[in-house]
Amino acid sequence: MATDRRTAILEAAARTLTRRGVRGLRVDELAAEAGVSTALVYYHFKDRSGLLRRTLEFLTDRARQYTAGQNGAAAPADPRVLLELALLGGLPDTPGVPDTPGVPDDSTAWSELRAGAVFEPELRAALAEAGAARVREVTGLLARVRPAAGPTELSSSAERLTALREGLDARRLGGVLHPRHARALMREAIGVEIAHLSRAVRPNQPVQPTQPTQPVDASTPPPQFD
Amino acid sequence: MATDRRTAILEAAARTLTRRGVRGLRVDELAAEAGVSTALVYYHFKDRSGLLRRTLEFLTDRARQYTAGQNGAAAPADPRVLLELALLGGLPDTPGVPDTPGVPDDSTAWSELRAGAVFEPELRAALAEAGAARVREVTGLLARVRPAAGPTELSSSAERLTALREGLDARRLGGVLHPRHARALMREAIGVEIAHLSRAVRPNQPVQPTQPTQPVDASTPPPQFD
DNA sequence: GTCTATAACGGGATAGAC
DNA sequence: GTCTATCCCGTTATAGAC
Repeated sequence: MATDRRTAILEAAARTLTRRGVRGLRVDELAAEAGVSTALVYYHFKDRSGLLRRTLEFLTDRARQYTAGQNGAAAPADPRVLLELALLGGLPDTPGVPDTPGVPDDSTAWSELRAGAVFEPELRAALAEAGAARVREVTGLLARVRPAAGPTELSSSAERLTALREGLDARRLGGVLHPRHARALMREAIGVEIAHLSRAVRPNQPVQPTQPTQPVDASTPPPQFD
Repeated sequence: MATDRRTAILEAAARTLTRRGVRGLRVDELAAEAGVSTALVYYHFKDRSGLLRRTLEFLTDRARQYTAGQNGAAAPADPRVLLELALLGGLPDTPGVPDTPGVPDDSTAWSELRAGAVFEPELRAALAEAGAARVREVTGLLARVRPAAGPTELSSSAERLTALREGLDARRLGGVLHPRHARALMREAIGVEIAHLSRAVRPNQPVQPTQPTQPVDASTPPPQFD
């Protein structure tokens, strides 16, 4: 599978990241998993955080690869189906086990990297790019489902859907939310956002204003939500 | 402020957690911050993960306290405003600085604890309870805004909104999303969900089906989204 | 490029006095 | 209950041979 050792290390890093998280990632454990010495890891990646950064890029490439393969062969499918596949894909019933054989489940690794980026600024750039790519992908699919919607509304919806997906992932991986329920909530959210985009171009139904009218930064003390 | 040392340690732990994260939390650093010795920390909290668990409970109490104070004095406000305060509160323009003086910003700490729970199962129970409490709070407020909506729809909307808030927090804290934009997206999401709840009880507007019709577990290979 | 061996150190945890 | 002092283990990272 891995042509050279460098790639083998990155694959092992991705697996170990899923299994132990950023915090639990031990260089010697991943080296053993890759079948190499720890020294070789440092030779190729300078230090631990360099390895982490490269692993993130490796996962980005892998994600792109599967997404591309998806849009290729069985191409002209219903955009709504593609959208659901894009947002529900990798939401397995049992964490660690991919919902489709052959496609690795990297959601744990991504979740960890996102959390790790809060205190490791050198991860941010790569993470931001990966996040932006996903938003672009979802925006594009939404545009195919609702061509009449404006670009701002489309990208806002895409941002909400991807952020929701990430929030659901965190809850699910933390054992707080059942995977099936996460899936159901995500699927509903897609419907809700699509309905919203429909209304956005047909203003003849004055249901509820999307933008709230009253300011929020009132002088009343806000609750400590988080 | 802190009547006894134990509380002082917990307050220091919360602050240090915000500043360094779960991974970066050093027992001696927090002890110094609390003005006590490391030994005393171990005396009161057995070990590091015990301290983490108690800190989570401490933060839960603190959140409840502020939420309660909110619903108290200036009570009978517009439920929509209360809802926005509940979901937008603690979304400051600059992380670490509370959007309201006197109310500590614990969003970083919560985000860290959620991520930490993935690989520290002993945190899960307390975390799940805190999450459920927030969902209940939001469900209650939504019910006041849309009394005609069914309980299932209300709690699903609440779950989506809280999970979205958490996802936005993660992105914002990772430096990937501008705080103002996070706020705007969250505010819009509230409008979108309320509109959805309105439609749920007025089926005379056949806009778009909330529940998608086609199954997702097709045999086509899904993309590797995450 | 890859290994073995080891240096160097950070930080969790405890012993024992007060 | 609280402190000082210290142990000691796990982990990162490097030196140097092949």
